[in-house]
Amino acid sequence: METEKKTSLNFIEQIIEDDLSKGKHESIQTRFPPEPNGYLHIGHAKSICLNFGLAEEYNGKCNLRFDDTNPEKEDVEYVDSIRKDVEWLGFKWDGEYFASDYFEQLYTFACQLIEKGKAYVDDLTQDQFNKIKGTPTIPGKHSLYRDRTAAENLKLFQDMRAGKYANGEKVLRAKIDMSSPNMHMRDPVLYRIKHVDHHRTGGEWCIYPSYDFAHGQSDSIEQVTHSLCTLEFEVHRPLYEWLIRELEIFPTRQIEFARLNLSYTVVSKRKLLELVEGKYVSGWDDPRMPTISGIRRRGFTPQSVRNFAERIGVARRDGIIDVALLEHAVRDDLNKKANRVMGILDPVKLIITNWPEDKEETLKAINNPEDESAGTRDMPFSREVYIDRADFKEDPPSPRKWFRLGPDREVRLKYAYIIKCTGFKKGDDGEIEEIYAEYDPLTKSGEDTSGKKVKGTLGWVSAKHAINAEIRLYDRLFMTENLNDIDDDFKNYLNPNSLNINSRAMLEGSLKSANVGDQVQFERVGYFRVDEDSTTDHLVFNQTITLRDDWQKKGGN
RNA sequence: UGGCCUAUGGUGUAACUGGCAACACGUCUGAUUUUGGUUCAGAAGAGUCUAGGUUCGAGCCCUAGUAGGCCAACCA
Repeated sequence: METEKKTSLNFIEQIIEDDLSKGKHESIQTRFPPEPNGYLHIGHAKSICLNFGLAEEYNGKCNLRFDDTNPEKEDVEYVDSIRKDVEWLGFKWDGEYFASDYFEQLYTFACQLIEKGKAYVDDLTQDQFNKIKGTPTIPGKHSLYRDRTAAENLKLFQDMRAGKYANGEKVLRAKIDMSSPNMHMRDPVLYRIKHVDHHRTGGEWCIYPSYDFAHGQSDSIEQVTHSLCTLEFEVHRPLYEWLIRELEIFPTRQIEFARLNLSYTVVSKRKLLELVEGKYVSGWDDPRMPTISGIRRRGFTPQSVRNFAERIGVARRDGIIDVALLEHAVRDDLNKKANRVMGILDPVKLIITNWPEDKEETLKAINNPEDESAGTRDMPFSREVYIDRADFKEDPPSPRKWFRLGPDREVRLKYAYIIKCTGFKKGDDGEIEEIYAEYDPLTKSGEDTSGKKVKGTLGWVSAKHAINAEIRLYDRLFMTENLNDIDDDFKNYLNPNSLNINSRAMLEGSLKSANVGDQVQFERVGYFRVDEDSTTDHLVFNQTITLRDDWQKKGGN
């Protein structure tokens, strides 16, 4: 699919090809710059695919850079998970850096700005500054500390670094334009005092650069040619460029694109954190979460996420992508890769009355009709099997609409025989307890000489050989399509039925040896992945996604 | 209200920079099928936010509206 010829370029590719053809750059350098303060989600996956994908496409390089300038919120736990997630997606970064690697260099940059008279130490408290800052429509006023001399500023800044001041007592500001309609140009903070240990630099620093003074400069230091970020940073671009100009450093170009929004879910670190902390989900990797760790555990494949990212494209307009697109991407990938097995979610016993008590037969089953190299396996067949309760109806609709079993109806047990229902037993509660049928010896799969044709084919497992397992069925986490449109608490829209635990499922015995991470298709049901909660005698499967079901869609059932 | 950005079928992205709007998902038909899956064949669905303008000709250019988004953390 990498070899697929592209017919059109997205706006970023157009910029890149233009830069390359005009000789502005010989090759490109991008970067993925997460802040290690949370787990990555599907929105980050879009950015990862973009940055790494572009680098691959144009034979450039892509760094992984942790934007760790706020020690209060950041932690190594997140650094590790981020590395793991990027690797899982299948990307290799060229350089691994931390903004904190550049603290000394950044400090020097700040001093240069001070010497040029382009930055000053401000003693105003946050409140005081907020009062004179103005609003987008009202110009701000100058701080009374704005005109300190370079020498004075330099001394003060050194003292800030030396720890002579308390948190919030002073900041370093760029001296730009307090009347700019762009609030980010009204003398933005470059450095603030935080007497906090940093997860990498420890107690070395008590002043930390702000995003605006760290991100762009880090890009520049790494000679990033195209710095891709989301739309909300658009208003930062004038400042980004102002700093490059004043510092006379490598001119990285910032390009903004629309962040990913997905229907029926939230894609915001803050909200996801809320779900985790409020125990609405079991953790960052709850299979219902749109985090990379969540969808990984759920059973989405790296390839499916990358295909998805490719499909949705990249542009500058805000929108919301239908999860159906993501779901299609997984089905498409798993259809090719996942072995088929029999799994009966809601088992009911079917007794083949004309099959001898002790007789067992071994049948050949195809592992994956989409991939011949997946081979075949043996399936034991015996007198008693489980079929799904939904595959039998006491009083079924016309055979044109109902292909499955019912009194006197015939169906094929896949890979086995055609059977005819001869009766059933009902419990006091009205539940079907057993179904009786007779098999036709002439209809054995592969050597059918009966000439019979049946429309329905059922999955089954030999009762004697089947194993029980826990199946976790998932539905969308939220009931509302667009969570950005609501004005009350997003948690009010949580789907109370997003998790459904099934502990009665019976699976074919071959699954006994399944390992955590294995992915299979339960025929006619969906794709499932062995969860890490599994133990040797208790398998747990996560439903990744159901199979498409036209029949149910048309009102079947 | 000030600035910036965006506006194409239900959703997302295209349209070689002005030449009769394409692709994917979704939806609907039908065929095949020992998964009501897959695959295959086909259909419906927008005339490109509105109003002007430039032009032989505009989704692409200009102007003005309208709608939506973003910006007033010592967060990123």
